[in-house]
Order: sequence, then structure tokens, then C-alpha cells
Amino acid sequence: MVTLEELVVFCKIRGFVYSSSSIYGGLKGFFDFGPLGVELKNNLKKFWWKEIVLMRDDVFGMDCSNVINKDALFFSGHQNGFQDTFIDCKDCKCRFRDDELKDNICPKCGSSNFSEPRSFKLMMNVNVGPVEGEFACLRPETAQSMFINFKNIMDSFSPKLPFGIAQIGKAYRNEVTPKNFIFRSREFEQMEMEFFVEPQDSERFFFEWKETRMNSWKKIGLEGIFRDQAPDELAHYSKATSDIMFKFPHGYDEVEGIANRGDFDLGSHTKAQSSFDIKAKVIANNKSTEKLCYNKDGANIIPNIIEVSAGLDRAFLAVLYNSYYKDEKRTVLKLPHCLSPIKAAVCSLVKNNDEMVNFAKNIFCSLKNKDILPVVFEFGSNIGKIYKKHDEIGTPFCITVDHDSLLGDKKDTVTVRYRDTTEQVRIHIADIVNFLKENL
RNA sequence: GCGGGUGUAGCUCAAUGGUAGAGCUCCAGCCUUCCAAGCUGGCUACGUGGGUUCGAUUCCCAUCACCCGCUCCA
Repeated sequence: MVTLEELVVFCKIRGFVYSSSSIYGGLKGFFDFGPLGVELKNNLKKFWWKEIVLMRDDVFGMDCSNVINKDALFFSGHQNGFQDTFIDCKDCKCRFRDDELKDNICPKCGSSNFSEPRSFKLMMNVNVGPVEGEFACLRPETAQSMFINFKNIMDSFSPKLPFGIAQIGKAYRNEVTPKNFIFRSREFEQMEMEFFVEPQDSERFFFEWKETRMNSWKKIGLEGIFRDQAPDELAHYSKATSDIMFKFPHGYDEVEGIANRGDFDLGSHTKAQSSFDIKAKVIANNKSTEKLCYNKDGANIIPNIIEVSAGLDRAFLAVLYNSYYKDEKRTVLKLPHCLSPIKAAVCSLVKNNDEMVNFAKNIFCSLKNKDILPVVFEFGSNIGKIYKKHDEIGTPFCITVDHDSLLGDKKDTVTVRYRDTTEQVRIHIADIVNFLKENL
């Protein structure tokens, strides 16, 4: 199997992922997606959006701002949970939260030789407006903006439970240790859906969504395993969480979490909390301006939430890793066709024949006009090299114009080469578009 | 943030206290009827900043990035 190092090099030389700000030495935990990377990423987003929003009639899509009001993160529990002061013992190198230290003596070694207290802020603050000072945060997850838009969706669409709100977007966390390439970074993209249900239905929908999500990944060739979180590792909001894990160079790891969040989120962000029977432990809220409830048979209830939350960058890495195939002869990225960054390459067998090159160029233009995209035009001095390159980046089909295409009984035909088998078939140029539409 | 390791071309790797070589890739040209062919020519590197030294890619320090381990991962 391919190692992470090889995959990082592959991503760089083939234009999938570069480290951010690389000509200035890079920036830890940040990455730039290249021309092929952005196509693959967009294809993953398209696939998810179709599964979660377009093919259902009970999920509303949104695209919320990346900057979020600090109050939202205070009442969500993030502000308190993710800001700590740490002190390091210089003698035994252990780290303690400042509230763990009594009498300035290290519990491990008894030393009192400590570093200065250092504040760890796991959320990224951002200065909003021209006056200096911290006024807002970059969101640490896309979820909160969907919870706090609950009332807006209710007002605009009057949906009946159960229904969902979905969003794809960037989130930011000051991870202490970004690692494993794009697996853990400080700016990342999430694909999240919050599904609002009646409280008594929450367990049923939790299990239903687990199955739905696992099956969805299978459609793009990812075989995952579940890992149910133990009670003591659950996040502060969660009643139950199950992770879907895929194989990575560093082992199986989490790409998506399915969580039963109970009434924590709407309970946290609603006003008039005491007028509801909120089961979760929430912070008393005196700032929210709206009741986030649902009228069921004349009674106002707080809906429960089942969350499906996937890491797009992690899915990207999982797809690359699990599609990467290498033997003595060639490297092939066996991507599902719907994810391939380039759908087809139109090639001229040789480049010192203007008629052949122009013939191929015309096919290339016609494919573009028929919306077969992205498609590229190739005329090198060695057709084998062109095939090799497109095998590596996962292009499903190479369409090649040769001498037979120009005259004789095979005039106006081309060869189509299959990425996965290297087999070729000869088809008439009038059939290319249909062939691709049927096979992509 | 701590401890350990690493840093020479796009990639893989050499050499050297006296300003660096190769293979592959890439670009241009010639040639070529299908899976990294050949020939000719060409571009490109000592992570960054200081220090020691007549002179540093080489020694020292710092910094940045990457890897391993710890802490962390809502």
C-alpha cells in the first residue's frame, strides 16, 4: 500500500494539494487545493449534497457565514470548554491545567520549576470591524449556525418534523497538533446535516441515519466500519455518538460522526428555557431573542437533533488512499467516475501530423460544447506517457485519434481506452458523446 | 508547546570549509501508426535569518516546515 509520504508527494506533483503559503515556508495546518484537488473536492461535495439535500424532500440546504457571534459559541459550551490555561513543569516536562496545580508543586515530581502559564485558545478569534479588539470567532464547526437558523427555516418554510438543515463549509480550530497531512488541519471543510426529530423518535432516527450514511459512502467505493463512542468519551452535547471510520495510511480513523444530540442544542440557544422541559444540561441563556421550539398538538416542544457530520478533507484523503493502486507497470487512481477530476482526455497519437492534431482538437471542442467536463486535449510525442499520466490522476477514458481515423475503412473512428483495464475499443466519432454520457 | 529526527532541482539521491553532480520529470526541436522508445538542446536546488571564518551548502545559534513520541482532537 501507498504510504502517507508517497501520497503527499503524489498530491503535490500532480496538482491535488500543496502546502499553504509554501514559498514563504508554509503554514502549519493549512493547505491549498490545486486544479485537480478542487475538482475532486467539488465532486465529493456534489455527491454528498445530492444524497443529503437534492434527493430528499425533508432537508433544507444553507450556506452560513464563517464568522459567528461569540454568544452563540458561549451558550453552545464551546467558549468555556475550549479555552484553558496550561503550565508546564520544566523538570519532568508534564503539562497541567492551572486549576490542577495546588501550592505550586508539581504532582508528578514535586518540583516548583514551572513555565509561565500559557493560555490555549482552541478557537480562532477574528477582529471584526475597523476598531482593534476581538469581536467574533471563526466558527469551530458549521453546526452552530444551523441550530441558530432553526427559527428562520421554520418561519420561511413551516416544515413538519422530522426535517433537516444541511451545510457544507469551512471551520477553524487551533488544533494543538495538526498532523497526518490534511487529516487534521486548522482550516477544514465539513459536510454536516442536523436532523430535527420529536424526542421520542431520536433513537430510531439515530440508528436509521447510521445505516443511511454508511451505505452512502459505499456508493463511492468507501467501505467503513462503525466505532461507537464509550460514555466517558462523549462530547458535552452528546447522548450517543457513532463514528464511521475508513482506512488511512495511519490506520482506521474517523471521517464522519453520527450523534444523538438530544435537546442540548435548541435548548441551549432558546430563550425562556424554564418554560420547556429541557433534559440536557445547558447554560442559562439570557441573550437569545427567540424560542427555538416546535408546536406539536398545541404544546411547544424542543426538537431533538440527530447530527451527521463528515470531514470533507478526510473523505478526500480516504478516497485518494483507497483508490490508489500501484503495480510494477503503472499507477492507477481507480476513482469512481463521478469523482474523477478529469472525465476524458482527447489525444493525438503523434504530434507531427497537423491533420491528426486538428482532428483531435475538433473532438475536444465538441465534447466541451456537449458539457462533458472537465475534458483535456493532449498531443505529446509519446502516447504511452499520456496514458500513464491520466491513469495516475484517475481519468476514466482516453480518446485517441490515429492514422486510421483520417482515411481508409476506419475513417472517422477513434479508440477509447479504459483506465482500469487499459483495453481499447474503436467507436465512430458520432458516438463519442453518447458513449461518455452512458459511462461516466 | 515539550523531547527526538529531518531539510541539496518538480521527484529520488550524491559530493564538498573554496559558490554543487546524476537519474527521472519538465520545456523546445527532430523522429515516431498505441502504453514511460531514441537523438539534440534547455530550465531548475543547498528551507529562512543571523554568527564564527579570508571564505559556510558544510561548523554554531535561532526560526520555519515536515516526520516520530507526548499533551490535544468540542
